[in-house]
Amino acid sequence: MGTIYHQIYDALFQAFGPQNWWPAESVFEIVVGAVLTQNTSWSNVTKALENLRVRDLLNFSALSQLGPDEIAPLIRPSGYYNIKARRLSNVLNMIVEEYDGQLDLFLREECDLAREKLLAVKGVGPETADSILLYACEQPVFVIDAYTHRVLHRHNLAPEEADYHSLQEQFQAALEPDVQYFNEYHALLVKVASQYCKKRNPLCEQCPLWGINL
DNA sequence: CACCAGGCAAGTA
DNA sequence: TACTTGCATGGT
Repeated sequence: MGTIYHQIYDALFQAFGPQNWWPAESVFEIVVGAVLTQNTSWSNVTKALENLRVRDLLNFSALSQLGPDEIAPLIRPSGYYNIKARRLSNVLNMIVEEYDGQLDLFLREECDLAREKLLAVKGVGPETADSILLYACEQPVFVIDAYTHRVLHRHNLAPEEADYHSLQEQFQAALEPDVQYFNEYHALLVKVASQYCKKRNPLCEQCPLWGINL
């Protein structure tokens, strides 16, 4: 199918190649990273993840033993550390309560139900939930973020005021559900936008998407 | 120095 | 319902 969404993917993949997301050594690390990266650059998140890793806390059994007050100082470099410690705790508690503390059970949960459980956690919104569903649970869910919205708007494929669900439906209606494809697509959008579609210093004419639908 | 980053929830009117 | 504000560190 040669929709403009495939065309964008092809242009990005040709320009940047595989992005190898999610950058993590374990599924648990993906879940933690998904919360820590909320409105935060990934370079800051890696520092926080490293703090946990060197203390052997980057696994469910260890981290779920800690309370927010103990987690907070460890994740300081990721910013918003008090609220993120609480949010992380909320996610771990949900898995304790709903899945007997077994991450594997949650990972195998039916997609729509898993999404509901995630969204019911205070501190987990649609992007965090969908990032976990795609990159940890390996469900074919298209992740929308601020970058994605900016790129679509830049190419006249979405209005400024479009909401999360409408943008997600746009992709999912145009593309076959495919975990690896959605994985790469989201990563490529982050790559191109963070490099060429910044708020302050956009480099539109050097962007590999330059000219598409303009 | 100001501005931004792979959001989300709570407060206000 | 529709806006606005708080959360916070680290890089440019």
